[in-house]
Amino acid sequence: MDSKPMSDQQQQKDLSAAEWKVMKIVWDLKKGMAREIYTIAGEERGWSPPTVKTLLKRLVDKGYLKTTKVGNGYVYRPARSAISILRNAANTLLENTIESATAPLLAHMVESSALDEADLDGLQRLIEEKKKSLARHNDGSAARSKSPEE
Amino acid sequence: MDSKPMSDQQQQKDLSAAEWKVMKIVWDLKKGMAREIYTIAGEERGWSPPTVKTLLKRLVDKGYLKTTKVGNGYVYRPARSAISILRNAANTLLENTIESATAPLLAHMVESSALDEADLDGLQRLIEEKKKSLARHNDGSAARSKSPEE
DNA sequence: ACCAATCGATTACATTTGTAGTCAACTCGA
DNA sequence: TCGAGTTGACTACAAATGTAATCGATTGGT
Repeated sequence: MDSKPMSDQQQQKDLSAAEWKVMKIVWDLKKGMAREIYTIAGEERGWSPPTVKTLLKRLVDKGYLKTTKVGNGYVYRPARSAISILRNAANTLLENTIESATAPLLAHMVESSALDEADLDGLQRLIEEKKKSLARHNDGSAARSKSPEE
Repeated sequence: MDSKPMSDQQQQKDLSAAEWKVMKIVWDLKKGMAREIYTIAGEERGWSPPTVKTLLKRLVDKGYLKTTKVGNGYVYRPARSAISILRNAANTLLENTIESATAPLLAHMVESSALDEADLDGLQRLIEEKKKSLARHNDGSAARSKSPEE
């Protein structure tokens, strides 16, 4: 009925806490039928099948899951990549972060994440890049703030 | 009777989106009277004073703000540090992150944050630490990369 | 001492979220 | 073919959330 020109571009309704859990299951599975999903959700969180079905429905409505008819039901699969959704959530978190807490926050996250050597190398390279870019923008003038290493 | 055994340990009710915005204002201000807070909130988000007052009330109830009576009203101030609350939010985010997205997520956050050289140095040191610890736990097998500190 | 301004408390109310029951339709195995 | 089981749609309903009005108490200024 309501053909809202509301573009499903990317910033639609946010996920609720419960919806995140279901999304995570689907992201992990890549795709799955209702049964698999609510079985896992039931084990992990004690949700009844009807509860999970409701959440699946809402996720489809919100555009986070897309479906393909198969037999009597659907195969559910993510409409958008986990990383793209996570980036949004991360941006929100950063928006809510006061300046002085940004670095400690990132430190905490790096610390408490399970990262392998390749991941860590990647981050190092990224940080090295940032430093270079900082230094570049920072040329000529007073580039001293707190490292009296001279 | 006495104090609740499960009180403000750390994991009380979560902040809602609107509540975060108010908290951020208070964290930035350090402390403030209702007027200051709802003036800023009004400018930033178009909220009416009554709306902000409701949010302040809820934040006090949830234990995120504490008050001190002053004149006709209160001075509001954070009951807990921004970083501690942010850490919780970050943990939730990480819990909702599928393994394979963790590194890209952190990369995105580092990339899009405004960090100064000292911050970047700190992160570098932290990552260096993690790598060392990884290598240590990683003995026996194919643990060769570059610094065999043994 | 009095009043206008302001504060916090209380109340309001629509929407979203968490959690689940019911049921008609469909499908698959025997 | 037929019936048991499964599926999604629809319904339900309390709690949380977003957003705000009303109002009695208090206060600071004059």
